[in-house]
This record gives sequence, structure tokens and C-alpha cells, in this order.
Amino acid sequence: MLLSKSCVYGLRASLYLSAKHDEYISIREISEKLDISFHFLTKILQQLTADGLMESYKGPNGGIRLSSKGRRATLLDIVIAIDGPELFTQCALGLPGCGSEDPCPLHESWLGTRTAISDMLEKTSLEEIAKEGKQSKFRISAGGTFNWS
Amino acid sequence: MLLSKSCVYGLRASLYLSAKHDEYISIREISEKLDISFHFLTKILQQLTADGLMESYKGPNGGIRLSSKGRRATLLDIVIAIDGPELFTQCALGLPGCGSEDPCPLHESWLGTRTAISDMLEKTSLEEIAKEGKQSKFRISAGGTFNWS
DNA sequence: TATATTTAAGACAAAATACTCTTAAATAGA
DNA sequence: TCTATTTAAGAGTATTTTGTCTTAAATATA
Repeated sequence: MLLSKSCVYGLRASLYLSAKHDEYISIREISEKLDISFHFLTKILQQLTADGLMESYKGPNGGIRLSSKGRRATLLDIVIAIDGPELFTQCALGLPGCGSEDPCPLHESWLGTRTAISDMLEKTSLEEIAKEGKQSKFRISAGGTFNWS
Repeated sequence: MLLSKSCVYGLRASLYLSAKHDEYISIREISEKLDISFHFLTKILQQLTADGLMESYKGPNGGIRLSSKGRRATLLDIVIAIDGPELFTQCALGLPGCGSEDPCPLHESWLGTRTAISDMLEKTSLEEIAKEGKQSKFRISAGGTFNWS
């Protein structure tokens, strides 16, 4: 699996929030709309809040929203915040110290491939995806159509 | 993590065997040279044997070797035998039924990226890597230099 | 102030992955 | 035939990931 489940949930929630404006959205709403366990999602979003990508507010009408940093963030930023940078730094065979002086058989091609992955994730900020999403009706839930209000 | 540990171990053992000729090599030897748990490696290689990529022989001077099918196999074949094809078939966000009619925001770029990954793994057969390896002294163990005898 | 709503935090449980250990089966060679 | 060596198979353990549950803290509103 390329990304952990936590990471996928975090990405989908971020995409959900990117379609919203500045209001705080309750985690309960996100978990129901995207069919993700409420408590599990809460923990993941706490991580993103601790990272400064989101802001939360307790109490009635409270919830969570993207910070301005989060709104400018790319999917790569979210992946790294949750799964860490290892996917983009480590040897494909997990060999410590693998490098151009002492490469594993995959070293050179993996350099290119992992750049392709990070480029894919870095290409677009949440803002841009939200813009495209509203036009193209991209899907972020299993159920079927999600309404990019 | 792109590949599971089992998969990485299976790949490294396959690369080790590709450097050998037709003799049976004991799993104990492989596990010691590549610093992988013997019993764990045994199970992984059993899987590859069941898949027809390797052949085993019990008893003194027994061991394991690549079958002719295994020798012609690419790294992709080994990855799929151990981790399954999901990495190359599934939506990056894990959404069932994600496709060009109803795509997730990553759909199109992920199509390209996962092709890049499978191309990287499919590009070379074990035979070819072994040939290159003997020239370039590619590394497949953490410890340092592995001798492509 | 009291209550309801919401996130925060942490203990707990379940499932998946990674790893270990023991016993059985095959086989070479003394 | 007996013994040592090797893979096969399966039970068992440990660790990580995923998911649940309970309680605390913050806060809006009545």
C-alpha cells in the first residue's frame, strides 16, 4: 500500500475541508459524509492541527478548518505530516546508506520513480483541487457522489 | 512504505539467487548473508516456490534456486507474488469503483505514477540485474559489500 | 450558572504484519 | 538402516496499525 489508511483518511478530510470556506466543520460531519470512524479521524486531524495545517475550535458550532498554511498546502505536505518523509527519502529495499556510491539494484530508477510520486502529490494545492473539484465533481467518498457545495 | 518487509526480503533473496547458477542454495546461507530471519525468510520463499518462481530440494545439500520461470521473472512478478497486485490496480485513496467516469482527485495522475512504478519493476529481469550486478557490484545487504561471486 | 456540544487525550481492543519456535517430511551419506 | 541436514507446515508471540470507548476541557447558549 502506497499510503497508510490514516494518511488516506487525512487526505480525504483535507479535500473535504478545502471545499468549505472559513467555517469550522465538525469532525462528526466529516466522518459521516466520508464514512470514516469518528474517533479515528479525530486523532488524525489532531495530528494535522498540531502540525499547523488545521485549526480547531471546541464547543457548540466548533469544529475544524484548514489554516491558511493548510489551505496553501499540497497533498505532499499532508502525506508527510501523517506518514512521515520516509517514502521519499528511503531506499526501495530499505538498505541503510544506499546511495550513488554504493547503490542497490533499484537505486537509480527508484530515485526517478519516487520523484514522480512526490511530484504528483506536490503538483496541486488543496485550493487548486477544490477549484477543479467544484467544476469536475471529483469524488472523495466511497458511497458515490459527494457534493462540493 | 511502498513494499512490505516480506516483499523486500523476497526481492533481496531473489537477487541473491540470481547471482548463483543452478545449484541449490540453502535458505540458512541466504538468511545469514542478507541478515534476514531464517524462519521468516523460509516462509516467504515457500510462497515463491508455490508460485513456481523457485524450486526447493530437501535434505543435505538441498536448498532453493530460481526456476527457469523465476530466472526470467521481473521484479514486478516477485512483488505481485508477495504483496499482490493491489498497488498497481487500486485507487490511491482506496475508493472502490474509482475510474475515469467517477474519478477521485488523484485518479489521472495516479494512473501515470503507478505505471511508472510498475515500469521500474518490470524493466529488468533477474537475469539482467545479475549481469549488471556482476559488473557494477550492486548491493543487496545492509552490512555492506555483498559478493556477486 | 447549568447544559449541551464539541475537540483533546489517553486507555483499551482488534486486526494485520512481522517474527519465532517446534515438529514433520524428505533425502544424502555413513 | 541410522543420522544429520535441509525444507514444509503450522502453532505461537510481538509489534504496528487500525479502530473503539471513556473521560476531561473548552465554549456557546439558555
